[in-house]
Amino acid sequence: MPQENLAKAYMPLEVEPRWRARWEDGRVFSPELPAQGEPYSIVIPPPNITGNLHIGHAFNLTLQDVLCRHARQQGKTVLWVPGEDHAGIATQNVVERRLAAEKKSRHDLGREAFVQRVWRWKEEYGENIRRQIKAMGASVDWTRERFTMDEGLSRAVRRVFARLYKEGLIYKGDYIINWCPRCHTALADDEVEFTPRRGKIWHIRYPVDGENGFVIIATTRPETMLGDSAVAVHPEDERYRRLVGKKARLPLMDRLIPIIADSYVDREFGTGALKITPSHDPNDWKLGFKHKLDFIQVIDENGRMTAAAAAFAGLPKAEARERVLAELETLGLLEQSLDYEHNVGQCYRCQEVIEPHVSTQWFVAARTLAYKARAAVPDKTRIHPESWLKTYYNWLDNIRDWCISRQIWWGHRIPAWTCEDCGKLLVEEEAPAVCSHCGGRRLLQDEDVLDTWFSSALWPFSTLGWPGETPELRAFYPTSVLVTGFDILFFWVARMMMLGLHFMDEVPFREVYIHALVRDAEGKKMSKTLGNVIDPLEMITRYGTDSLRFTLTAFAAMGRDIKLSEERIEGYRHFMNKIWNAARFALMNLPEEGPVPALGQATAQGTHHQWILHRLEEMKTSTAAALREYRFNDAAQDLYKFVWNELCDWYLELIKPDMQAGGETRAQAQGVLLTALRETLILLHPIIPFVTAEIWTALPAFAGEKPPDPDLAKILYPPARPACLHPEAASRMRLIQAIIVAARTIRAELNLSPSLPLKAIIRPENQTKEKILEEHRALIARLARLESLSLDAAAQPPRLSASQVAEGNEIIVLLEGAVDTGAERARLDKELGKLEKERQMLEKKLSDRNYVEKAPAALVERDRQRVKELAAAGKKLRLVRNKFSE
RNA sequence: GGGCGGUUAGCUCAGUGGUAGAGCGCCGGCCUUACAAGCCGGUGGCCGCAGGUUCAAGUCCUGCACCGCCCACCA
Repeated sequence: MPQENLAKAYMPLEVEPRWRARWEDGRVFSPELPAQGEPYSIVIPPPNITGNLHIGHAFNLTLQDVLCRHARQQGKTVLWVPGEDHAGIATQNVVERRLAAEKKSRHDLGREAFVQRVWRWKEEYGENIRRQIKAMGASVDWTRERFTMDEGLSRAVRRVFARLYKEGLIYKGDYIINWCPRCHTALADDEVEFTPRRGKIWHIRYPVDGENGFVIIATTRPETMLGDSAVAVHPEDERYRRLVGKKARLPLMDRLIPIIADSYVDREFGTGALKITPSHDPNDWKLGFKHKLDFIQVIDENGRMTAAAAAFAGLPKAEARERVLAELETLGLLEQSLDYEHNVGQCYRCQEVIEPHVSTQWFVAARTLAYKARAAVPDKTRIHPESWLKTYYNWLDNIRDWCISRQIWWGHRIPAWTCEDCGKLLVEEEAPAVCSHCGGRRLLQDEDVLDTWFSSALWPFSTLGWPGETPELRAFYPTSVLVTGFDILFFWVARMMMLGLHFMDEVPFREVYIHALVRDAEGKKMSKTLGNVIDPLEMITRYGTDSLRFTLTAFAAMGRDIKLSEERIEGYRHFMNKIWNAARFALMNLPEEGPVPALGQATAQGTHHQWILHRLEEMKTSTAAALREYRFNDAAQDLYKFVWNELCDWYLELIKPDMQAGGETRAQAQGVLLTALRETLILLHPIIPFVTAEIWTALPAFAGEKPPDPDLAKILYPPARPACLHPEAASRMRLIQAIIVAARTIRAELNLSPSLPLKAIIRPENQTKEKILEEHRALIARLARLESLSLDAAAQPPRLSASQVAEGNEIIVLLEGAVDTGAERARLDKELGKLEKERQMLEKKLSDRNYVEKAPAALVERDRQRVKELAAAGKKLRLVRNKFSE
């Protein structure tokens, strides 16, 4: 859709919808198999279906999209798989909250109806997520979208479960797990959040059997003492040594429990004596086995005291605590109670206090699987930035078996059946019709579902069609890179490594790029309750998708946090407009259809053309290198500077006279301009696809060229043009720029109106520079807004003139009109001060014999040269200044 | 308790041993026919503190202070 005119300002809301529609419906991003080019693949970290995408997703999507679009430019066959995660507990909780508003519970509906209800919810919110991924411009392949609970992935889950079970890597057993009494389910260790809470710690006297004395223990949870089966002290603790081997009489229960010694006990903490409750504390659980203690469960899964709690049976645990304390007080066994702040485990989904609870659960033998996952890094999978290596190793080295069963309804139901006739446990990929042991038909499926992360752990191969042997799996596994935040390095990345290696015998991704988390302007985590969320859709509406994407890309380097504020996005919107207007300028100066003379492999004549082409070559190399090394910020910021400070501020200004000149001069400028603009758009496109694609369609073709594809997303990266590398042109350009800036500075600092015509003389430093400056005399005059400019090595500055030295050349601006001589004298003094300061610094350095002898010779020579320059410049300026003092 | 970051301009942050950078802000001047979402010029830093290595340290090493994150969960 080439258009005659671009609007005066860039209007993203008018441009973006067209490209969105084209990119999501045209199957532009659906690779054909078998792959023509080198395969490149990414699987999306699937967003939860629980709500809206937040700015963190926008960031994550942007980086992946930059990589995918860039890979396509390199001619690779790119697959980016989109999808969503069913997010078991989180989603169930959301739907349950909705039901609660209708004064219903999931139990009112029953399992089947409830799950149906969640599916409906998923359909609604899944669409919401899709819309937002599309809004970001993400170049995913929608024909290959997956959901963690779709049929194919569910089959993969069952296959993995059944195989791991048969290999002995999944087992069922009693264990003390984290129990959420509200969600009524087990939680994995990393699903528990610890937050400091003010509470109390009580010192309680346990009478020593057969003596008058006591052993005093300290506890924050007195109600659990009803289930105590020992008291432990440190084996080298002199205070208690004589008590080890004796028994204590457990108050309230009148039970004799052994006093044991174990180096686990911290002598410094509390009283140095520890009550052991194997059924209600994870550490005591271990000691319980080690010392063959009794396991007495006194709190049930609803948080009530069991029959084992004798007189306290049936009480809620909080009430039991009160009663226990009251009775101890009465008995005179409560030594003291102290205020105490300690960490309390809470459910990461509902914030309920976690109860350590013994129950029968399913586990993955993670310790066995961790070995390969550890060994594969960094040789088979590289982690960027490398600083995360240690964290990754540390976690795998200390991994514990992974509790994967959850007592909720929304999720993959565990493929295990118990035969009611013979009691045998059957684990199968597909539901068995009869018991393989006794032929019985009464089979009862396990009620539990799997931890959400179990299916997520298979994502890199399950989304590609495993267990089928699909062309996708063949072409795209292992995936090229995983892009994710560090917050799920353990939840997700390490587990994908473990299961990917086990089932595919190959790592799930060649590289992992771990990016920062986006926080608000104060560095706080964005959360709905704090009300500090920045909604990506809102930003897109306000500033355009490209502005948001560019902002996020430019900030990608930051260590662990990005503090994002709306002003930054607004700031980068100006950049989009700048690009837009540069294009408008180009279109005004390019013929609508050819012939724009093609540049071909050659460079152009003229310093400014050679310079911009040289810089363009450098940008092509550096941008590709930056993206290859995941230096997103370098790519974005270098492009920003190039486009704004070089292409727009200088080059477009420099060719204005060429365009007016017409003829061959104009034609050549057109050729270079179109080349530079086209290739710059290609470099920018992975970061800001919309504005670049829109401009692309408006550009004319070169003479004799078959017009390029109108969709910039299909255009390849520009090949290097070695003939255009031209460092000498770049250095000539620096000289010209320095002279122009010097003239402008004089004008500005003397408060001379830009419209005031001025005359100037340049005293060139040497003949080489004289020649360059002479060649570009008209150009310099134009950009410095000089009425006339001459070169004269022997010129004597008249009394009323202002002067500045640039790269050794003195530019003298004649001040015939009324000029404030005081202001000029002040300006010169300031200038001289600067020169003098630098000269002194260098001379001090050069007078240091160590420096002269040990530093690289080139460096010393450079400094000496600079001192000479400074001295010459100072001399010239002083001459002028003295005239002003007369 | 273990580990990892951070501390650089008013703000947010880059910075690869060799004269300290960007964006935004601020000051002054401009509607100079691509862009006022703009142009030109300028101001602004004991690079957290103290040692050390080096001819040379914001950059490497040691210690300290403060801020933050992750892991562990000590009754």
